[in-house]
Amino acid sequence: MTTNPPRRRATIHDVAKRAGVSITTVSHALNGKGVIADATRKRVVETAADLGYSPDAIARGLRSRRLGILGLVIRPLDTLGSYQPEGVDYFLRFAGAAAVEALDRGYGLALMRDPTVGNAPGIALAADGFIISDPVASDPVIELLTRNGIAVVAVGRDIERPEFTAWLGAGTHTNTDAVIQHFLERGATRIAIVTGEDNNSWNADSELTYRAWAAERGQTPLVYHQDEGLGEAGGRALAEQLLASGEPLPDAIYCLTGRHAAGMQAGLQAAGYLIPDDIMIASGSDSEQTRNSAPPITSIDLAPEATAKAAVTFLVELLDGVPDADPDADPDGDGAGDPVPPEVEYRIRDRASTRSMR
Amino acid sequence: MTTNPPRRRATIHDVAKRAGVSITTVSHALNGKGVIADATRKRVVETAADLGYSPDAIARGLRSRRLGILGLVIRPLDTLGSYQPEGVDYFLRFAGAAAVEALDRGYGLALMRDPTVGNAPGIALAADGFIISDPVASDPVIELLTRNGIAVVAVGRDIERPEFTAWLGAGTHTNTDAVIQHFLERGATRIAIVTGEDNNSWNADSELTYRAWAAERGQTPLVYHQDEGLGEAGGRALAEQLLASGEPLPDAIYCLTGRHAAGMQAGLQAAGYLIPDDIMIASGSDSEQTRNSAPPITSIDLAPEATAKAAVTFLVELLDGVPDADPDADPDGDGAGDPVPPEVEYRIRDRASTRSMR
DNA sequence: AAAAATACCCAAAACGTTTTACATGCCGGA
DNA sequence: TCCGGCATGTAAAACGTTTTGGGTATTTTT
Repeated sequence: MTTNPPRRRATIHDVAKRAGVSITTVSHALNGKGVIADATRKRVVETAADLGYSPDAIARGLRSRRLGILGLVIRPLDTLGSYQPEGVDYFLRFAGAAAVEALDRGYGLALMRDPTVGNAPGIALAADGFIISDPVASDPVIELLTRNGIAVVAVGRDIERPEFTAWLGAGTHTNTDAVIQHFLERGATRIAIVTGEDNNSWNADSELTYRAWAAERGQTPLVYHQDEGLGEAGGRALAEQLLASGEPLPDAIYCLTGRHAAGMQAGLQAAGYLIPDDIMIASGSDSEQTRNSAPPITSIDLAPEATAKAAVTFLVELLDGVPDADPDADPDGDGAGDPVPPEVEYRIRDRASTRSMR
Repeated sequence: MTTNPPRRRATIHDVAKRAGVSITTVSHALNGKGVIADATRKRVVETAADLGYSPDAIARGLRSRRLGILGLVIRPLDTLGSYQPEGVDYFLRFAGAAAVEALDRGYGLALMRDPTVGNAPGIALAADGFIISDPVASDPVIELLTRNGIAVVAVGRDIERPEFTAWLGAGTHTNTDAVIQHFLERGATRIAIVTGEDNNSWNADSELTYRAWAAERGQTPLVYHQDEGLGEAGGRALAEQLLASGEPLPDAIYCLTGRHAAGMQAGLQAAGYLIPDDIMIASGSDSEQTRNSAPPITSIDLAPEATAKAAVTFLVELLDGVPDADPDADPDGDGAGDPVPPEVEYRIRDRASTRSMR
């Protein structure tokens, strides 16, 4: 075989026997719980070290009902059905950063697929809490988890579950306004938006904000949708559709996904249009495609690292309680301060696909 | 509070009571184990469904000694100490793909930091098996895990632990030869190599292969090292160092990391050299930097997705046994076929940083 | 010197499963 | 009528912890 001789792990019993005490004493000594003579504690600790003992996380989890694992479900990947490298930039960075932050807080982070489909790997319900990125409307995952009493924090709201408030925003409203403002400052008069088709708050709220602006301004809203999974090809297809429609073209297009934006830009350029002179392009999500298109595409930096960090922080506070909560202020008397979703700063990356302000 | 009323999960006892049978019968009925009257089984299954019962993964894990979680430790990130997006392309893609593959095989995948430092989040030793990417020499993580009887699969070998054979290669030897060959075919006469400083097999074996070639060819080896963490700046610094040395410049440089390659190229260009005309550049790891430099840099596509998939497959076979193993061929009589590391195909991405063959 | 307090330690229960080994009732065969 | 066998079901142990509720010396107080 390839593996080394699998030696049995030392248990608390082994330590107890070797140190000549009861397992209770070992547990207490190691966890600093009971009241124990210093000499005994020292002896136990040393024996434990000798034996290389570390408490079994599973057994401990069974007693304490916490495993030390955070689950992460990225909904768009469920619908996309693939972790193709192109375009999922954001999610991979999000997952990596979430893992690191979880680790720093003493949790492991397990990436999981939609636990409601197929035979959920039971382990799903064993995680201490979940982060769910971009839930869809009335998300069944949130349903399943809350029904089982598992803490959930969402990134992006569940647009049909207003009572679920444990979410932190991706700044969708602000970001959309910022992009529109950006276009307007640069002389745009006819702004269009391209959202994806997933039924999540990023798509919905972006469109909502856009429509609100259009209504206020009295402009006919120009809203297009495209399957996220189609990527750049989808953006290009949309460009052709736009050109073929005979309608007057927009002079600024806001594509939520970076791949749509890159495809749209390429499609328009192929038809002889100049970016940004004829038409400006911006993306709602910075990605390799927006950074490396020609010209590079102005994008919202969704700050996946900061968002992940905030989400983990929020969830851990939900689980462990807010560390420095004011003990006097505890309105619901549940002994735990109510954590409030951290805010994340987003920035617009000003690139050549929108006119310079000079 | 933000969470829903945390309802207690139904246990096997609840099901047993409701169905009027013992918990043994419930367990058997649900797992298809014992011999039970069809009517009883049906009744049990139905009540279980009614109650929304699903066995607790932790309790089950305690009995069966398997949790359904695979651990992933990416060593270079431990030493790098950061999940910064730049340059870790490969690892994020690796982690994402590994997670998906694990999920497909009924496991969750938990990303973890070096479990030997600090107070390892006990959960580390609770994972069923581990994938460890790019172990360092005599890697303490492999040591810790095997000592505790936990299955480990490495990507890249432990260069000072020949008895550890459960690793799959990143094709380092072949890849290095391929790049050298690529350079030679394009007229290079003076080839240099730049490795990183981590003490892993990627660095070591690349250098070894290169030196072997140089020795055979009778060329003085031109070997440089640079801290991986320095990224593009490190590559640029090395370029300046090369220029300042007064030695005749190489006409082809193989940088293992994409960031070093990009920095090296930029540094040489800044000094007025033309790529590829004066000097050719290639990278041992395709990344955003190599794809998007000007000119784009010829690179080995390390196929992180395929490698991750192979690693997970290998590990799962180690844990569960090879599904379709020939029962007659079982030399060690341990009832489990010995899985053999899957092979992964790597390709060289031929780009403008090396001369065209026209 | 007896009672009360203190310091230290431990047995056993509990967490929710799976599995082993045995109990019960019924049938057919002798 | 008795017995072996079969079909069905169950009690209890085990997994490795943490925690509860004492228990036993030893010391202090009266």
